[in-house]
Amino acid sequence: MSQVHLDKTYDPKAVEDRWCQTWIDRRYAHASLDHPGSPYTIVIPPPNVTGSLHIGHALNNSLQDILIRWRRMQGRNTLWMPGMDHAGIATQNVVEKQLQAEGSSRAALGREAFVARVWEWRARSGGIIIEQLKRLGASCDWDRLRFTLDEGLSRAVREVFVRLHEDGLMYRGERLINWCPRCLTALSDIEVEHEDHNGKLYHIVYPVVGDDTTTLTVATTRPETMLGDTAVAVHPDDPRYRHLIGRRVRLPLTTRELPIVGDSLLVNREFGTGAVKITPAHDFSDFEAGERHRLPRLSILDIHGRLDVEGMRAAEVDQTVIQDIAQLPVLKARPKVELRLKEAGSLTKVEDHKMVLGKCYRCKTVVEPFLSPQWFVKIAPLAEPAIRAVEEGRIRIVPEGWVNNYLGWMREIKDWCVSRQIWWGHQIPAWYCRACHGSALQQRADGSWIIPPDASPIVARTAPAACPRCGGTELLRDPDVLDTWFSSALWPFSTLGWPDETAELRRFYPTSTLVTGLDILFFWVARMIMMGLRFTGDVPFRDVYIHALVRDAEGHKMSKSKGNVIDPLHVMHQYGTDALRFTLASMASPGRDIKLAEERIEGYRNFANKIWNAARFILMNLEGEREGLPPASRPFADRWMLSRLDHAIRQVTTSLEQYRFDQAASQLYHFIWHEYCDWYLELIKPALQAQAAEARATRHTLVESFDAILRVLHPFMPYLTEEIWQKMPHEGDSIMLQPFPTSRPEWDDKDAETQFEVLSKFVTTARLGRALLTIPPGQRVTLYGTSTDAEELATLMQLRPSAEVLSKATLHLQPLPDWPTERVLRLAEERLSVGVAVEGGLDLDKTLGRVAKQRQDVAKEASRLEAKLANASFTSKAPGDVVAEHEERLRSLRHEAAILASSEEQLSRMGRS
RNA sequence: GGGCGAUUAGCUCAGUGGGAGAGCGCUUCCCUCACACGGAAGAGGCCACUGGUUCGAUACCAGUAUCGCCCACCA
Repeated sequence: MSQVHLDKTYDPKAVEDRWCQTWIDRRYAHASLDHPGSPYTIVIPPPNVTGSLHIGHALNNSLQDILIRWRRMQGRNTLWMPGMDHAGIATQNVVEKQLQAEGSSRAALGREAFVARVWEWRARSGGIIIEQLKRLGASCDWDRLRFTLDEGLSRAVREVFVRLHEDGLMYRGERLINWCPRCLTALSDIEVEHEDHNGKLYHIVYPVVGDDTTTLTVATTRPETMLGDTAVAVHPDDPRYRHLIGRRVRLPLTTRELPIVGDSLLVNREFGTGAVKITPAHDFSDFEAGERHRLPRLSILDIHGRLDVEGMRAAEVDQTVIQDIAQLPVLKARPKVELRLKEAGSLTKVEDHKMVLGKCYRCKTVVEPFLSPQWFVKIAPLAEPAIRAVEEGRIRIVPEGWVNNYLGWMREIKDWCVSRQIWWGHQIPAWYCRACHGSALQQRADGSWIIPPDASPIVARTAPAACPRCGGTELLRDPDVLDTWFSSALWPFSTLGWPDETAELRRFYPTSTLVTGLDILFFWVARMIMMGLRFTGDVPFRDVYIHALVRDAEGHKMSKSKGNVIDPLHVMHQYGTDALRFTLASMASPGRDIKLAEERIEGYRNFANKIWNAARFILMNLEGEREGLPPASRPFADRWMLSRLDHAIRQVTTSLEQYRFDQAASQLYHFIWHEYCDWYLELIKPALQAQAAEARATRHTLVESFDAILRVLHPFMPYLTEEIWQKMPHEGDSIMLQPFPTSRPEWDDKDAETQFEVLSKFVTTARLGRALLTIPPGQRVTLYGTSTDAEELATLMQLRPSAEVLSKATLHLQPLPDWPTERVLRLAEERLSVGVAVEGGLDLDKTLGRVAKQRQDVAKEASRLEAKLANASFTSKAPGDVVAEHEERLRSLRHEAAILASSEEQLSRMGRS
């Protein structure tokens, strides 16, 4: 017995703690510029500083770690760049909530104190996810941990901003943007989530001015915005209305007169009444129509989404109406307006209507189209090269099904609103001269300044000392910060030291693979491609691997509010990190979401334990010398297993090259459990007992093969493999640093594989026989075997000892006529015949039933094949080898059927006697 | 409204122009000196439906149904 002791069951906890820390302490994952290998770089999708590890992170980072560990073992110069995102709105919301609980607010603190408070929060409780990633085994280069608000990255942000501005791609202007009335900031188009909503369609009658008999009825879902109307539109070709174009209507509840315009883009004649009110300040399509017809934009909402109408003149609008709705949020104002319209007789119809509502992706508040001055990135000149990079294959998207998604979105992309009216983030590097703008700059009660849309910004990398135009020294900095995704877009190069031409940038950029979920393809991936191409002149990464979303067992999105989250930390604690990682890898098949149920993880926990016990077995049997022989001179079982191992290594490598983590996982699972453990370890047990050369050779193969298995498995199950590898005979400090096994042509042994097929068929058939006769597993039995194929029979004779061990039998290999037929149940597997000696206590009826059913199945299949072969068009048109295969199979089936029939006959004879 | 994907064993999913697969679950027998988180043997499926292409379709094509996802300012 070996001196190494292993518990009967694998206990991940202690192992994981120990290795996680050791790996980090020894800096195995540190990327060195001196490393001779060709670079392989991954940048982590930086988790939010507010985040804690959820199952999506676990999947995303497990896959990245598999890739990076695999490439590291292959000898590549690997860098996995870790980091965190400052997550502007999300983080600000977290701290604001805390302040609220303390009875304070961000306004009460003021900007500087508030930002200081967020930094304090980050130092104290931000970034716990980093520790969780380490526990997951993520072999990032932790020395290089980056944060999007680090000075280096902030410098990159300013640099990009200034250069975009210099190139005319960054501009400020008043546009209709998506406004979150709760976060009090603008949002980009993709930060708005659309949800179906059951709304109503209101039909409102507008009297035509100067004609008491004519009215125009418009249909709208938002009557409360009517005070912001500046026109009414009809279709220019609509015979009902076209004669009215150019005339005016009176806006109900007011004395205001609105022009009637013809607009074929805005108006759908089939919809509603065919007439539309135009509210340019509160609807995107109305905004565009307003541009076309040069209509005034009348904003009637404040930043909180409340009606801001008090300024409207009494002469124009009924003051009782104003008092009724002023300061009300839109949803509360709507019924009030509805009532007023009804009283005025202007509301003719209200019908149910399905519509979509835009909601803030951070807080789910309904967003308002809102007119305000914002900064925008002119996107078309950036999108064009980004489209080409994917079209020309310089960036490969895997699975490629998402390419069209990407291209479609890119081709319709609109300018990117990048300014946010929050405090946590990269403040925009733009200043305004007080002297130049004079009274146009107004100060609010809270001290903040209102910068008019047409103000002239001074954009600079650092705060300018004086206004370049007038020399004025009183400069106000733009209060807005940039969209969080702006700094994320620079991540692949900003983390490597850009804008400086660093050695890191030269060595590790472009990065190799980006691993990400579909949910941030547009938010992040597309923008990285645009920015990378523009500012480094090269793609930011070669491959984009898009993995699925993890859903719960019912297929629903996991969310805290639904209570259906699977907490990866809990799973790691209960089943082990390796089990979780392996599960996630095994389910990462392309193009499909992952429905994760906890039972699945249990299965792979068992797999980990199986490997643990295989190691136990091996370690128990290592006493004595080991002798490495050339593969061809090794015992049969060794030759067969090495051939299969070589096959598995090739398979796993190919799968990983294709990002088929699922395939790689199942190939490993199948090889290790069902070939290595079930067959190989059973086959060699007798050899290990022997004190012969065979034992020495087998012990050597055992160590050699298991070492290779651990190494192939290591990227998937790092902890278990490290722990076992350390206990096995080994050279080196860590399995992490060992070479990934490569295919060994001398291991490939087709003869051994063919021989094994014969052996396994015999053993399986023998076991079936034992089961048919209900012979207990412990009981030895006498078997007879033969084959119609001479080669098969020779193999069986050669492997007789193995066959006897695996089927727990004494085996006689003799031709069928020589079998003692009265006491032997005959079974067949194609050419092979196996006879099981019948020794009393036989449940004849049961056995007969089973045999009869099997014979019927075989006969049915044979007749199906027969019919097919009788079909002339098949035999004449099908390829010759296909036909030959069918014929061969039919012969086998007939043989089998005959033998089963004779077994059946024999059994019934026994029943009669 | 547009686009994409799915539909295969009780569940979760692979897969291929020529004999239906895996894991989990289930049944039976076994605590055999690595492992009961185990071993052995099983049961279970008109591969969603309808047409077409083909000697041959679960696979390729078209349509239908159901489900899901992404995109979208028809008021």
